[in-house]
Amino acid sequence: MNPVDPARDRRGRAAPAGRARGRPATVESIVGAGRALLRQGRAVTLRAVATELGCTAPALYRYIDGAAALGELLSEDVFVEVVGELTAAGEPYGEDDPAARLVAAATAFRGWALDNRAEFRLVFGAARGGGSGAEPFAGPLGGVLTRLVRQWPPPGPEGAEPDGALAAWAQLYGIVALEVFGHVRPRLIRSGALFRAVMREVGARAGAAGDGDRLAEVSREVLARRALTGRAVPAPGG
Amino acid sequence: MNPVDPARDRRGRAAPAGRARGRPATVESIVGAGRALLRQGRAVTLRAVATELGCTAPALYRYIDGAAALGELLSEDVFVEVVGELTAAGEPYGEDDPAARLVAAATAFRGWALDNRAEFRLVFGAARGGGSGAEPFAGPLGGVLTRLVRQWPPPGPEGAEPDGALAAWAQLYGIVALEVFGHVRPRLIRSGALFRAVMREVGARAGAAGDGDRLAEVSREVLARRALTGRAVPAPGG
DNA sequence: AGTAATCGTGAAGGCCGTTCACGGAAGTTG
DNA sequence: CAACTTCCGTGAACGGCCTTCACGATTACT
Repeated sequence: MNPVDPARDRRGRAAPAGRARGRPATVESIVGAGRALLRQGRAVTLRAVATELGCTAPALYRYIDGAAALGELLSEDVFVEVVGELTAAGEPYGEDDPAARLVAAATAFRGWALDNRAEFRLVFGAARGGGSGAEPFAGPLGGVLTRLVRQWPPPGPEGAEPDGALAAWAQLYGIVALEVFGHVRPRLIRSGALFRAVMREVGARAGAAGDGDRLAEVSREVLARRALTGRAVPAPGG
Repeated sequence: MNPVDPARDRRGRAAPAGRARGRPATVESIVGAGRALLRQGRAVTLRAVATELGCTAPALYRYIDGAAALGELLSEDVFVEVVGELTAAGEPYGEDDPAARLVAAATAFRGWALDNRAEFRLVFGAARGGGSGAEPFAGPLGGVLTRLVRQWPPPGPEGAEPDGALAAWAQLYGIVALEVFGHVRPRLIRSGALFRAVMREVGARAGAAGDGDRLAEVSREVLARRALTGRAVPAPGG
């Protein structure tokens, strides 16, 4: 609803076919430019996006419903990327090994968050409503964690209560958010001690108590794979 | 360092005594006006603060080093308030009952956060550095959680490893942040199910395993006391 | 060819933070 | 008292932000 319907005109008229074909691509290019700014740590403003695209800010209003809508689009874009990375990280480990899958996804989540702090803030930071009103846009998705759990269900022991999954992700979210937001000593982040402690508990929650060594190995593997794809994260095994 | 030293002039000269007396009060009034805006959910801008005080924005620069500095002052102000509330919440329970104290403080923390979302975001939201650059100011305190643990040490079983306290607070932070930031279904927040689940684990971590009923009672008591002081929070015991 | 729709532009308004020269008020000093 | 110094708030101004608007040029359809 927030992005302009690509098949229809502002006033509800059907858009001519020849023109409509080019439009969705432009919305994509706007989001792409926004992601590029995000990646470079630059401020994501309509002007900056427009400049990146070689036009002026008002032009974006033909495709996007303002800065808040751009925030939602970016947030959605980042979210599917995260889910993709979590899924990919868990895939090497069989469905018969839920603890390994969970640890792999959690490790990937932390690695991604530390590498893409601006994106993490956008999606997992403060959402709108009751805020100080100062934020230009803020994570709009209703219940990111709810959606995350739905799309990447960390398996419990067997048919563990569904809230168990949510609680596990909540614990993981807490530790990662603290690290990304800078609320714990940097030394603690670099050492990864806090994360490893949480990892042990989450592993235990997934029914792999006492299997710490194997899960630590899984975590290392995920980090090694991330490093291969050009990403880097301070090794927690230091 | 960030606020102008009240005893000294901008250029380092000693300020006349008669004048200096009025000045610290003015810095306080600025912070007070900022907190009022925060409380009302209005945007905390220099202009708004100045208007609240009956002057113009440039006037504030005589006392405050800009918007970022105001953010730091506000953050600090809120932080000591939180520590005070946590301490007060834990006080009724004796030092021989660490689990009760921890649960009481945690319940108070959640209640405060849900009642003062803007303040929570300011202090416990994204800190500066590597951000999208859009935020006018963001929690500046180095390691809020580190400081919180230092000032409000949740006691472990006996001499549990110090990281245990940090981990417990991290778990609590995660669940509260998820709720305040709107990343879980509102129904789940209202029911308090997630928080209660976390509370059980935190209680167990503090060495009171299997004592769930008593700790739930402690939680209820804290909420009742909060309600008496004019605050309200959706009762988790619904 | 003529008409209609699309789309980018510059100008403008309103908000923000910030800097600056100015002038009035208050204090200190002779 | 008078003269001087210091403080301190102001309005103007600059740049940046989001957003709206009328306009003109380009494009597509008939």
